[in-house]
Order: sequence, then structure tokens, then C-alpha cells
Amino acid sequence: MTDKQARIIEAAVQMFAEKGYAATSTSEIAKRAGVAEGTIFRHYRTKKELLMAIAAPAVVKLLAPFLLREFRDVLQAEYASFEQFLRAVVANRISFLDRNISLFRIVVQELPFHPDLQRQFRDIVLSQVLERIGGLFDRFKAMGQLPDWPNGAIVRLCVSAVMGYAVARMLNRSSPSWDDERERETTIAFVLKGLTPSS
Amino acid sequence: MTDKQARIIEAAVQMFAEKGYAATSTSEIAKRAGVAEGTIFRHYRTKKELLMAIAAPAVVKLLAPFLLREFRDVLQAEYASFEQFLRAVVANRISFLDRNISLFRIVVQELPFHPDLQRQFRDIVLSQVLERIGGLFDRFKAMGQLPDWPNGAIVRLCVSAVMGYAVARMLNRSSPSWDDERERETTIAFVLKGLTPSS
Amino acid sequence: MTDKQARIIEAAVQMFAEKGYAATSTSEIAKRAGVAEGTIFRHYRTKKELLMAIAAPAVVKLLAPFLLREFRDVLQAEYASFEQFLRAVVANRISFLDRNISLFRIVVQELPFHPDLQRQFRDIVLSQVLERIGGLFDRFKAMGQLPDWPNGAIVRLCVSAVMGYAVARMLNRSSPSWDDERERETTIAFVLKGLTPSS
Amino acid sequence: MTDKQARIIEAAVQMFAEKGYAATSTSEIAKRAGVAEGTIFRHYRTKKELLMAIAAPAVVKLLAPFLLREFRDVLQAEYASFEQFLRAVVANRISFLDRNISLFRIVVQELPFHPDLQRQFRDIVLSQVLERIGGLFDRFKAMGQLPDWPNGAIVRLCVSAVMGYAVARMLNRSSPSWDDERERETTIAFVLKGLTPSS
DNA sequence: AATGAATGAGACTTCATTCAT
DNA sequence: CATGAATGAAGTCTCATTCAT
Repeated sequence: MTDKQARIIEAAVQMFAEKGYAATSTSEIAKRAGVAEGTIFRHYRTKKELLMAIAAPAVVKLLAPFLLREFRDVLQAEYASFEQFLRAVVANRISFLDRNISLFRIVVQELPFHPDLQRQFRDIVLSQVLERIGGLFDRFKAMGQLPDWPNGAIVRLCVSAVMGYAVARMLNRSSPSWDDERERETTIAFVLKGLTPSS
Repeated sequence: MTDKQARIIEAAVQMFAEKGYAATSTSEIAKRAGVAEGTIFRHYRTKKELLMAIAAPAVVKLLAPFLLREFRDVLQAEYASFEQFLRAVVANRISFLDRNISLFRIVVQELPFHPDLQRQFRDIVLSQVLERIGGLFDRFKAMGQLPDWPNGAIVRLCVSAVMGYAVARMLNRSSPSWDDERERETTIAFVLKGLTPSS
Repeated sequence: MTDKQARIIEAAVQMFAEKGYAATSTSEIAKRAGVAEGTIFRHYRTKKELLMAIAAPAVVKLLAPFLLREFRDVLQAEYASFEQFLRAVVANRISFLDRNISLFRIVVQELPFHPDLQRQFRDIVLSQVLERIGGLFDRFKAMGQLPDWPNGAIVRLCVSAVMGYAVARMLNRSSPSWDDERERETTIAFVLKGLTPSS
Repeated sequence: MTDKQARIIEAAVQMFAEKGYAATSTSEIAKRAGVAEGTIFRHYRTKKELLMAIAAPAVVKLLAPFLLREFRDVLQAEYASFEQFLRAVVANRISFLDRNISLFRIVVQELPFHPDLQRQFRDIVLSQVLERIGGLFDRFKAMGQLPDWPNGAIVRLCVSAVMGYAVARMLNRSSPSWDDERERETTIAFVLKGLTPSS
């Protein structure tokens, strides 16, 4: 990937996150990237292709830790308790979001409008994640650390709590009243208690 | 509001929800509404004004039950337990979303891009909601039905769980494997357990 | 002429003078006149017709004193000297302009773009004026008060000097350095001296 | 300046002069220039900017001879008499108008509607012209070739006479009864006589 | 590989005019 | 007579994309 190409991607990521894909013009991207308009189309045949060059890998990166080959074998053994697992994953994903908030925004904003992105997200990725995480959760269930709910539901409840935390964090970033440490602990405590099997 | 005006709003709501505000052209809206394009601009001076005529009231409607004057006085007394309250609110908002999913999508999609909408959402509405709900939650805390967490955090945890349920429901609407009754009960059980004060 | 009609004309005169005919919209006129848009078209079938209802009489009014039936017979006798005549006409036309500057601006602005106005101005009016004024000037020439130049040229020289004075006056209306009395006297002195027959 | 850009300017000059700025559409200009409409807006962001790209330099060109650095020093010495000076300037400006009548028309037509043009005309240019010409006229006054009138008034009287001649010339261009040589001489004779100091 | 002038389809918007009320 | 909602043609301007250099 040439230097200009990198600058184009970087500029596009910023602008798409800022104004949305549809409201961003290729000429703005070119200007911010410091390249000629034509140069964009030398590397990406269409504006959509540029979006996909950003969004498709972003989907993968967002779910990266769950896709590692070692996830099933190695990590599974590593985490003795669900709490350990949850803390590890939350820490890892939050730190990722801090560094890649633009990618996250782009994926979330554009997912509803691009069936191909949805397909990727759903079929390819989500199935892998659920399958792998399913094994892990089954083990935690057997250990009496998770209730006997469908794995999909448990994942959803975890994800929504963490996403809620992430969004609130983003919105309150500059507010002095946001005690990040406490909010994160509250969220984790909530999830753990909510997922405690009833005796 | 004339007949044509209603048709314009209806068409715009559908298209904005479907393709997003920026990707929807006024000529498409006119065509779907069965009016001349000029007619749109007789009623709404700009496309943005048309969006606001839809989104601003939608923000209010989405939060309507929390804004009722009676909310504080009447409902507060009515709900003996937090569970009753949670069930009532969830049922009410989910049924609202079923009937107004387009409005919901528009607000969620456009909120990040329109500071005026954000302001409305934040300052005017959010403050009212939090203030009122705060009083209610304080009472539940005194009754030992909620943990001693900040009201903002409790609201966030409830909202994220319910929104996660709503989104999953929307995505899986046509899937036969989605057992709505069970998912909703699971979600409520999760929230209730997660918010049980530690003895 | 109904009340509304008068208000329409008045509003149109103001706006045409202010922004120009082409740049003024009928809806603006309607708004300023305090009538509905449709009302304008009940009285004037087209926007152009509204312009003509203003401009055509304005052309006549601008040249009014030269069109009076009495001009040839009565006035001719009245003015013993060219200076008397010049002073009378200048005073009369300047006071008219003060009261009807908008009409004047409209005629001047639109004359180049409307052949029908030009035709009116040229054929109908200009010929009458020149013919009548020609007789007067011939008499002054015979009296040795005007040089033996073509009447058209003399009229042109008088008109351009007076118009130059009128325009400068308009532009400097608010300037304190504009000594109107002196400027007018200078202009008249200039014309009179310029038109003194060479011994 | 690319070839297309030149064609755009040329077409715009013709059409603005012919129909007026407000009544000329950018699509007409594009058609006459033989370019796509979008091309106009690549070079001039708005229609107004296109007008200014024409009118602003035109204002300068119209007053060019009075702005030359050499005007004060060189020409002042060169012209022994006011008559020489007047004849030179008239010949120069008339020949300029013959070649640039469209520019002249545009400036005159649009000046009343564009405060920025007026400002340029007034502040920047007029002050320079008056200042320079003032020095020249003071010298002619000292030589007893001009009356003791304010320089502004003298300039106005000269300009209005010449402009009146130019306009009449333009209107009668095709008329066989227009004897240009005689009209010009009459005009100059009128100005010279009108500006003769009273003994 | 890179440029940026050129394109033309289509975006939003304005406007003179009509017509049912 | 008066209204003002409705129209659709036309206006200005934007944009993704192409192509000669």
C-alpha cells in the first residue's frame, strides 16, 4: 500500500466517521488526504469500494479476539472463571475502541444501509463468533457460572451492557462527572450479578 | 395539516428510515408521496427542515411516557415494585417501537450528525427524564429494591439491555428461531437480578 | 383601481427599483403588498404585464412637461430667454425625480432589456418631445440665444448635464460635502456658457 | 487560464450584456460557451463569482488611463492645454468603448445592485482618479484654462457630456443620420466653451 | 502512478402561474 | 374578488467518475 493510498484511507475514515458516508464527497476526502481527486479512483474504482475497503476489515477487527485460532483452545483453558473472561474481553475491546472509534462509528452507521456488510457481519463473522463463544459458555454453564439461557441471549446481554457503557463513555468523555473506573466496575458487577445462575 | 402534507411526511419517514437522510432525494420523496417536488418545498423550506419536522417530535414521542406530568405523582405511587415499573415501561416502549420503528431508526441514525437534535435530546429532554426518574429510583432504593448506584448508571443499564433486546428482535423478526416471549423474560430477569441490591 | 391593486403596484415599484425586475419574485411582491400571490395574477396576467403597468406610464410621466398640449403654444411664449426655460425645466424635473426616484430607476434599468419599452420611448414619446422642443429651440436660435447646432445635439447636451447632476446628487445625498445649491448653479452655468453662440 | 475558461468568460460577457445578469441562466452560458454546465462551476464557485470575475476587472479597465503611474508625471507635462487633454482622453475612451461595449454595459447595469462593486468603484478607484486628475486640473486652473469650480464638478460635467455622446452614439449606431464626426466635435466644443473661465 | 480539468446526471430549491375553494 | 395550495419547468450548484496529459 503506497503512501498516498494510506493517506486516502485515513482521510476517508475521518470524514466518514464525522459526516457519514453519504454526506462525504470524494473531493473533500481528496483535499484532506492531499491528493488529486483522480488518485482516489485509481485505487478504488468507486466511492462504495472505498467504503468497503474500510468497513469490511473494520468488521473483522471489531470482532478480532473472538476469531483468533487460539481462542477456542488456548483462551478457553486460560480463563478459570467467567468473570476473568469478561474482564479480559471488556478491557481489550474498550482499549481497541479508544484507538479506533472512527472505524466503529463507520461500521455502526453504515451497517443498516449495506446488505453486503450485513451479510459479512452476520453469516461469516457472527456464526464463527457464536460457535466459538458457545463452546466457552457451555463450559461455564457446566461449571455453574452461567445460567441456563441460550448462548445467543447471554452474548446479547453482555454486548448490550458493554456497548451501553462504551457509548455513555464516548458521550461523556469530556464531562468531569464521569468516573470511568466506577462506571466500568458497575457495569461488570451488573452483568455478573445478572448472569448469576439462580442457586 | 393538509392531505398532501401528511403524504409527504409519511413518504419521508419511510424513505429516511430505509435509505438514510443523506441518501434520500427529495424527488424520490415527492414521487412516493404522489406530489410535485415543489410541493415539498412549499411546506418545508429545506430538506433539513423536513427532517427536523419529523425528528424533533420523534425524539419527544420516544421519551413520551417519562415526560407525562403525571409520571412523578401518579405513577410513582402506582408502582409498588421496581419489577412492576420495569415491565410496564418495557411493554409500553416496545409496543411503541413496533408501531414507530421508522421514527426510531431515523432518530438513531441522524442523532450523531445533527447538533441541534443532540441538544434537544440532551438538554431539554434528557434532563427532564433523568430528574423525574431519579426521584422514582431514589424511592426504590429506599425500599431496598435497587442498589446504591448512581441513577444515571441504573438508567443506562436498563436502557442498554432493553435496546439490545429491541435491536435483536428487529433483526430476527422473520427468523423462526426467535422466541420473543422467552427473550423478553430473559432480558427482564437479567436486569432485575443484575439490579438486586447485595443483601 | 382597488386598494389591493394600489398596494401591489406600490410594492412592485419599491422592489423593482431595489433589486431589479428579474431578481424580484412575485411572492416577495405579494408579501410586501400584504396580498396573496394569486391576487397579483388576477390583476396582471403575467409578471411582465405588471412591469409594463408600471414602466409605461412612468416613461410618460418622466417626459410629462414636454408632452403638455400647452407646451408649444403657451410655454413657448412664456419663456423669454433660454435660461428661464432651462431653469424652469430643471427645477421641475429634479423635483419630480425626488418624488419618483423608484420609477426613474426602473425605467432606466429595464429600458435596455425591453424592446417594447424602447419603442414607446423612442417612436411615440421621443418624436413628440423633439418635435415640440425643436420649435422652441429654433426660436431661441433665431433670438441668438442658442448656437446653430442640431436640436438633437443640444437636447442631448442639456439632458446629459442635468442627468449627471441628478445622478451625482443621488449618490451624494447623504454626504455633507454635497452643496446642492452650488452644484446646480454650476451645472446651469456650464450648460448656458457651453451653449452660448460664438458671437 | 484554460481555453474553456476563456470561452466561458466570453460567453458570459456576451449574455450578461445582452440579457442582464439576473436574466441569464448558467445553462445558457454553458451552451454558448460549448462546455458542460458543471465546468462553469469548477472555475467559478457561484454565478455571482463569475460576474465578479468579469465586472471587477472591467471597472479597472474602464478607468485604466487615469490609473497609470505615468499619468501624473508624464501626461501632465505633455498636455499643454486642457483641450489637448480632453481630446486625447475622449478619443482613448471612446475607442475603448467601441471594443468593449459589453463590459461597459455590464458594469453600468450591475453597479446599482452590487454593493461590493460600488465599493470598488467608489473607494478604491474613484479616489485615485479624482486625486490624480485633481492635480492636473489645478494646473489648468492656474494656467487660466479652467474655471474655479470644484474639481469633482468639472469631472462630472466632462464625464456626463462624454457619456451622453457615447450613449447616443450607441443608440444611433445604425442610423444614417448620425454624423459621428460632427457630434463629437459639437460635444467637445460644448465642454470647452462651458468650461471657459469667465474672462 | 498521479493529476485535475471536464463531464453530465441529478441534487436541492425557486418561481411564475393556475385553479379549486 | 381574493386566496394560497399545488404545480412542473427551470434555476443554481454538487458530485462521482473519466480521461488526456
